[in-house]
Amino acid sequence: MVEQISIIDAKEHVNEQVKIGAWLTDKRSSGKIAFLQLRDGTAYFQGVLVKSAVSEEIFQLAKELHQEASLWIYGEIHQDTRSKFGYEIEISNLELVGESHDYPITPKEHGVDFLMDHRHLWLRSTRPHAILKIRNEVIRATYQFYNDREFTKIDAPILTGSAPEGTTELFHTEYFGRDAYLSQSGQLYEEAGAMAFGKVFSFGPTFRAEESKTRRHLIEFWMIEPEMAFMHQEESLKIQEEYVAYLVQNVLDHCDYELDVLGRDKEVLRRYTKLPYNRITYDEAIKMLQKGGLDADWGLDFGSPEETYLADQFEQPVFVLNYPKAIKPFYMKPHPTRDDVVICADLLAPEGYGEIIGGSERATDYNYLLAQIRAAGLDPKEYEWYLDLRKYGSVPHSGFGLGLERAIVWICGIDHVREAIPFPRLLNRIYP
RNA sequence: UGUCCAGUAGUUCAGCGGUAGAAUACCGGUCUGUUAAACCGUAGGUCGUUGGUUCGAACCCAACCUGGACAGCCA
Repeated sequence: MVEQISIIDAKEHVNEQVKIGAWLTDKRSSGKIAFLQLRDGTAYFQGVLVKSAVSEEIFQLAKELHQEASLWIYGEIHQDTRSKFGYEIEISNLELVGESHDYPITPKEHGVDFLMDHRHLWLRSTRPHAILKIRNEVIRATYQFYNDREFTKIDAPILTGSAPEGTTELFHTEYFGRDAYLSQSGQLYEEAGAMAFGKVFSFGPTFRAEESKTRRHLIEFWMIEPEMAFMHQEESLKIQEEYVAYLVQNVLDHCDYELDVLGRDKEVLRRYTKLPYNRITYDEAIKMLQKGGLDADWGLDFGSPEETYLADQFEQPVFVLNYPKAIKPFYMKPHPTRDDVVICADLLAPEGYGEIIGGSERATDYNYLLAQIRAAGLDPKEYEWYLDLRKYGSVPHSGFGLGLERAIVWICGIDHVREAIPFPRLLNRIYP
């Protein structure tokens, strides 16, 4: 019995007979030699089939294989500089496991719509594979970061009875005869969790029924929302920048090959691992924009061009602090000396990627919060449980939310969030 | 939702008023180190839909459908 190995481990089996389960990504053959390009999900390399070294039937079988046929490959691993991977397998035998005819995705170029229609197959190609490997690394590093810091993962519900941010653009559904909505944010639940566990985070899907079709929007996306009790905004900002730098560092450490596939400049990424990140206030940001000739009036929220301009002024991500109260949600802590701003921060990523984190210190005073809920036109009865958190041992606490796909496109240097999730839900796409 | 752009072979595109084209994939053949392999050959199409203008429409006009980029909104 020969040992079954993964392609990624080939270098540990040089000159050994092995067995590999693989798919055929491409094939080049001549009369007496054939090169089978193979992938098994862990890596890509080639198998070499020499006619004189195998039976007539095996060589004939190889000639008849098509793109994405699945195979059992038997042979000997060789180190070979003529192979891009550095190693290849000299095939002595192969078994066809599953045939494949007219595989739609060819080595040539394709349009976005065509590829998205075939997303279930496109995942096999090198670029999506690299991006989703980096996504996996970001997820892995996220769990490690928070677990290393004694955070407890508290899962927020996906079905909710009220609108957390009190807006429209919620997905409506029915819950045994009552109205229900798909979660837009787990934050309020995380605040409850923080009062029970100290430091918590959620990591789950989020749904926004926004009719937006830009490179920065998904209908269904994943969000990481930490929430920390007995913590003011300044300490929260430190955790945010440490977390983001940690993500970048771990992708650099563990996804070197994937970054190469994507052509990502690693020197640029290394800049993002240096702390601290820049901090400017909203007031300063407005002045910078005006100085830059952009049309920015105090009190308005930033659009995409404004975010890009601000981020371009720095080599690293930049925090924009303390936005006007009027354009931020009801739960943010009011500024101690100013009535017009709240204690919050957005983290803007460089290179035009815009906001990847939004966070704030939370309001702690029962009466203030109740007034804010009423002022926002929300029903205080729906928020009774949330108000309870201020009734029974209210403490300073802060939290933030990071959009997973936005962080991924930025780290990968790719231009659309639809490629940062396995099966994107877009304005006009819910298939496959 | 608005503005702009685009829908022609399985795919990526050219053609822009006068018999529907290329590359690639598929199919058949040649080739012992290929890297998007090369070479020869075959086959492949209601030109997004509907209506209009015209002797004649893939091409001009209108509406609609589908997709993309940007914007708003946001993570």
